[in-house]
Amino acid sequence: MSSFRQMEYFLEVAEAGSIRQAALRLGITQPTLTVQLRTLEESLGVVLFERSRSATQLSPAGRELLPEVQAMVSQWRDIVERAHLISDHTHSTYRLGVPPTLGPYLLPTLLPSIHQTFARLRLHVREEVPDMLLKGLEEGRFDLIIGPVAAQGDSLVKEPLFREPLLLAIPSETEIATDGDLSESDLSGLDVLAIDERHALRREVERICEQTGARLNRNYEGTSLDTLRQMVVMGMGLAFLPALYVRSEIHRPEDLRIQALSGGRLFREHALLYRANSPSRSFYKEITKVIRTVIKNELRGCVIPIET
Amino acid sequence: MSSFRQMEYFLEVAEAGSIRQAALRLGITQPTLTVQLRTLEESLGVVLFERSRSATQLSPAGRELLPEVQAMVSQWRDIVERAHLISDHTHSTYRLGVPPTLGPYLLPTLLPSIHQTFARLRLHVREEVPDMLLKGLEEGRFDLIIGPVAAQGDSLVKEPLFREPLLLAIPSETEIATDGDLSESDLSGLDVLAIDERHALRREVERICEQTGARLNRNYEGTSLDTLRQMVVMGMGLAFLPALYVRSEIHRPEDLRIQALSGGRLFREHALLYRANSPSRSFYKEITKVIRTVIKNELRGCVIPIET
DNA sequence: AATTGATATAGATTTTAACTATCACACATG
DNA sequence: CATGTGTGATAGTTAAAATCTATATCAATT
Repeated sequence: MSSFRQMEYFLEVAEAGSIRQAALRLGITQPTLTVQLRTLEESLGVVLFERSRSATQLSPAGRELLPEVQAMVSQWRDIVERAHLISDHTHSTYRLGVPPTLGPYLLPTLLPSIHQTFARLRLHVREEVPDMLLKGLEEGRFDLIIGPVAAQGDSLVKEPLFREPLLLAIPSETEIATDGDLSESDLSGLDVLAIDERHALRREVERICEQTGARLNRNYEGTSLDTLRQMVVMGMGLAFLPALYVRSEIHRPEDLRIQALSGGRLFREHALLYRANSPSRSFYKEITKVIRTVIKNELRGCVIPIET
Repeated sequence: MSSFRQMEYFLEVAEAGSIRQAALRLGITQPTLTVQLRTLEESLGVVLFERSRSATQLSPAGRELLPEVQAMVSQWRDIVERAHLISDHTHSTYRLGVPPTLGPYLLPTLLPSIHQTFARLRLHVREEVPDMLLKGLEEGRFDLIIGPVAAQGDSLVKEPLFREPLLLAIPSETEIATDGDLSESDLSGLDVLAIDERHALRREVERICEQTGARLNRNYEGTSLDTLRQMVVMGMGLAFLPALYVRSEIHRPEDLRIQALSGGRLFREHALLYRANSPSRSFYKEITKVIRTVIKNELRGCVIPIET
C-alpha cells in the first residue's frame, strides 16, 4: 500500500535529482528513502526514477505522474491548513433553523451583528415549523435552532433568549369596551383568528383564548402572519401578533389598531437550542452571548431580554 | 502525522454514519477505526464527528472538509490507476531528439506507423544538432535520439537503423565528364558546397571530398539543406544531399540533376540511441523493431535497411 | 590504486497500526 | 424494571511498517 509520505518523498527526490540530497532535506537517511521509493514504485507498478551512479532523474513514467502528484499533495496541504483555520470554530458554516413566525422578523436585526463579531462565520438559515426544527436538530440536520423554551429534547441544551409579547391586532372599526387599560378580562367573548395549527404560535393562542374566554374562530385560519393580518384588516376578527412581526411589518396604523394587554402575561419565549454533545458547543455559548447582547441593545423596547 | 489511510477512514465513517459499520466495510475492527479517527482529528486540530451512543455524524468542521477530502482522495486514486495504465510503457510520453537534416524528412513516414502500433504513445519531438542530441541524451533531456552510429557515449545503447545514401546534386547547366556510371573518381577537382559545420553531415562531406579529390567550397555554407539546394540551383557548385531529403523535397528535376554515385560507398548511417539503464529500455527495443519494419516496408527504394 | 560520491542491501530497532477483550452508556423491549 | 442490543471508548498485546546503522557495490575521478 502506497502512503502519502511516499508521495512526498517522490516529489522531493524529483526536485533534488538525487536520493541522498533529498534524504538530507527530508531529515531521513538515504537507505530509508531508497526503500520507500522502491516500495512506492512497486505499489504503483511503475519505475519512477532512472538511477545511475552519478545522479537520479525522473523516468518518462515519473515525469508523467509528477504534476498530478504535485497537485494532489498541495491539495492535501490545503486541507490540513484549512482544518487548522477552522479549528477555532469561527471559520465554519453552521445550519441554523428558525420558525417562520420569527425568523424573517428577528434575523434582519440579528445577523449583521453576528457577522460583525465573527467575520468568517457563515450561517445556512432555513425556516421550518418548530416541531420539524426540533426533530431536525436531534437528527443532525441542524446545528442550531431557535425555538420555544417549552421544547424538551433530552440531550439538547436550551439557552433562553427573550420573551416576545403577543399584541392584539384590532380591526379599525371594532371598539372594545374597557375601563382604562385593555386587560385580559376585556377579551371575553370576542372573536379571535389564529394561524393554522402547524405553527407553535397556534397553541399559544389557543391557551390564551381558554384563559380569557375569547372565542377562537376555527373556520378561518391564516397560513402566515401576513394573511392573518389581512384577515384582521378585513374585519373578520381580532388576532394576536408577535411583537417582532408588528415591529417590522405594520407601518400603516390606519388599517388596524395594535394594542398591548396590561399585566404583561401575554408573550411567547424563544431559546437557542443545540445538541449537548456537539463539538462546537462552547462556541454556541459564545453565539448565545452575542445574541443576548444584540437583543438587549437593539430590541429592548420591543421584546423582554432574559436576565442571566 | 496524518496519513492517507486515515483520510479514507474519514470518508467511510462520514458515509456510513457509524464507526462500527464503517469498520465493517473497511474490514478492520471498531477500536482501530476509533483510534485512527481520533489521531486524524488531533493532527488536524479539528473534531470531525459528533459521537453519540446512537450514531456518529459529521460535525460542522467535518462537513466543511468532507468535499475537499473526497476530491483529494479521488485524485489519489486516479493517480494510482494512471500509474498502472502506463506501467506497460506504451501510455507514456517520450522525448525524441532528431537531427534537423533528417527529422523533417524521415518522421512524416515514421510517426504514423508508430502511432498505429502504439496508439496511446506520445512523442515529444525536438530537433537539435547531433552533438547536442548526444549531450542531451546523457543528461536526461531526451529519452531517445536518432543520431549517427559513430556516436559513442559509454552507457548508451545504439540500435543501428538504416544507411542513407548521399546523392550528388548537380546544377542543370553543369556537365561532368564520365565514362558510363558516375563514380567517385569523376569528382576530382569539382566544386562542392556543404552545410555549415554545426551539422554532422558537414563532416561526412569533408571526408568524402578528401577521399575523392573534390574541392570543398569554404566560402559559402548552407545553413540548412534547403538553402544548400538553392545554392546548387543557382549554379554555385555541387552538393551532397541525403536521400530522404531528396525524396521528400525535390520534385522539380528541371532545376537540378540528382545522381547517385556507383560503388554504393557514399552514405551516412543512422541509429536509435538511449541510455542503457533507462527503465524503459525493453520498450525502446520494441520501438526499434517497429522502426526497422517501417523502413523496410516504406523506404526500401530510398535507403538501405540494416539487416539484424 | 585510492578516493569520492552515488545507490543498494542486511539486520536491528523504533514507531505505528491493528487486534482482542472489556467497559460504559443509551435505547428499545419483554 | 430488568435485560438485550446497539453504539463508541479504553487497555494491553501483537503484527507490520518505517527508520536507523553498518556495509556492499559500482562508476568516475584523482
